[in-house]
This record gives sequence, C-alpha cells and structure tokens, in this order.
Amino acid sequence: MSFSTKGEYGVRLMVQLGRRYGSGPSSLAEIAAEEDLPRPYLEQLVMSLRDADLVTSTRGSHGGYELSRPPEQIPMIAVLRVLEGPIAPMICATDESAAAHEPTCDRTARCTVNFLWIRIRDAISTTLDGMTLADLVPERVPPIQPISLQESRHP
Amino acid sequence: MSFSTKGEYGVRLMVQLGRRYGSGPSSLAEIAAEEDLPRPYLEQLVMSLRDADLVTSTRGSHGGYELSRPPEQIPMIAVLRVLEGPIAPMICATDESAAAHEPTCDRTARCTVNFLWIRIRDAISTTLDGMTLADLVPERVPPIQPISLQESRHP
DNA sequence: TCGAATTCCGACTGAATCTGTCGGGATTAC
DNA sequence: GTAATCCCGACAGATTCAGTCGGAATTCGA
Repeated sequence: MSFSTKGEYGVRLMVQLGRRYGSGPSSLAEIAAEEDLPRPYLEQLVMSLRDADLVTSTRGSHGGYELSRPPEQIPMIAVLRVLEGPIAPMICATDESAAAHEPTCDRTARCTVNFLWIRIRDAISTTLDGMTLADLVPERVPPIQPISLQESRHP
Repeated sequence: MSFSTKGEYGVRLMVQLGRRYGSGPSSLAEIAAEEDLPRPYLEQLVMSLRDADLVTSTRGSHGGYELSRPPEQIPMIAVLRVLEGPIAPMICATDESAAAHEPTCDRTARCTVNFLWIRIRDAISTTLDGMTLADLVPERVPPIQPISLQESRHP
C-alpha cells in the first residue's frame, strides 16, 4: 500500500509552484533543476495537472506553468486524485463514484470486508479534505522584484 | 493509490477463518471454493500469514489452517502489514521503522511534503488500530457438528 | 524575420510488480 | 498404502512504473 512517485513528484512540483505563486509562469526546467527531478517525466505529470485545471500553462519563450488559483484554494485531495487516480483502497470503495452503489458484494465474505476498505478510504479522505496546498508551502516568497533575482540566479 | 488483490483475498481468507474459529483446521480448497478464489494463489498468501503467526497450519490429511488466536486478538493492521507490506504512502513515511528517523529530506520541498504523507499514514494507522478481525466477522457460526455438514456438502 | 525558449504530444523501453499457474515433494489420518 | 493436505520453488503473461526520446507548435525578443 503506497503511492507512486507520480504522487510524490507531482506534489513537490505543486509546492514549488505554490512558492512562486504570483511571480508569473515558471519553466519546468527551472523546477526540475531545483527539485532534482527528471524534467521529461515532470512533463507528463504537469500535463494531467493542467488538464485538471490545477495549473495553467503559457507557451512559447518565457512561458511555463503557474497555479490556476492561490494555494489556499487548491485542496490536496484534488491534486492526489489527478496524480494517483481516485482514492480507493479497493475497487469497491471508490470515493468519486461514491453515489453509484454497485452491488459487487455477491460472495459471502465480501460485504463485511468492504466495511474495512470504506473505513480506510474515509480516513484518508477526511484527512485530505482539511488540507490545501497552502499547508505545504510554509516559506511563501512575497512577489519578487525581478531585479534582485537577476544577480543571484545565474551567476 | 490502492491495495492489491493480495490484501483483498487475504482479508477474505481471514474472515472465513474467523467464522470457522474453534472448528479445527479448514482446508484451503474449501475456503477457495466458498470465496470463489484461485486456491494456488491463496496458498501463497496464507503462507505469509502463517509466517507472521496469524494462522497456524496442520499438515497431512484432514489438515488445514486456522487462526492462531481468537479474532478479537487479531488487529487488522497486522493482517494488512503482512499482506501489503508496511503502511507507507511514501518511502519516507514508514510506520514500522517509525523510530528510525532517516534524514532523507535534503532537497528543498521534500520536508514540507513529508508532512502530507505522514498525515495520511497516521490516518490509516489510527483507523486500523481500532479494528480487529472480529469486527469483520459478524455472523459467527458456533462450533459445528460434523454430521450435519456431511450431507449438505458433497451431494 | 529569425532564432531561442518553451510547451505539447506521442511513441518507445527496461524493470518491477501483480496475478496468478504448474509440478512435484513432504506429512499425516485412516 | 493411499488419499488428502500442506509446502515450496519456478515460471509467465499482463500491467504499471519510471522514465527517455524526438520532434512539432507556439511565443517572445532582437
């Protein structure tokens, strides 16, 4: 039972974007270097985050990615759903299609076992419900003057 | 983010053993048939459960498996740890080696991100801590007379 | 207008894990 | 002795992981 690196890398990417929120788009190369992650792999991840409207992209030179809204308004459960798929310890206990009660419990012990998966799922969901990206972005850099960057960035 | 069928099948197996607790060993073939699961696959799972001393085996004819102790004394977290490995949403957040604080947080965003994985891990752990196998074994069959079985089992 | 920087996108791949299957050996009750 | 059962290791197809690669499309700035 574990998340994959998709989840880890993707969250780290989002945290970086959270720190830079308000400074315009950041290129993937920049973030990949700072987090020491393979840029082509991050590309895959950020595309799904974009499709989910969690980040927006700007093409062309000086383009990049930025959060689609402030970190406080980005629930971590949404981030993880995009990266890792629905929070479902077992197929019978999906969180997204919670309304669609499929009667997959035809065998004897299954129904009672579902109780376990649902408890686990709910535990994760409620934990994540209370968290936004802002909780993971402690050192928020205030909108920076591009002048002060120039000297310390590329020596 | 999901458990594998190891977890599902294994738990279903344990529930079956819970229902039969007190009736002597049950053969795998019996349980596999009742739960409609591949017996050779269950063999693999039950061996690790045996190695973890959650079930005991009796070899030879009329042998089989049974719980090593009553369902009330079998915490579900122990069952899932055996079947699925340590409860760790990410490598940096293992539950078993919680004492060994490895300083894997050398990069910038990692430390803050660990906070997330640890919260998730703790949510699962505390949920599971309160559950034993007895919670999943509602219809407990009292020790059965082998005579009544004989006619209804193999017609 | 050209070139550099960037996103966009699909295809490919080696390794690992999942989900089993198979075949036989060891042990025990009858 | 024989049938039932556990024990155990090897194998294998499918899927996912964790990337890599190459190039097309877009945009900014000189």
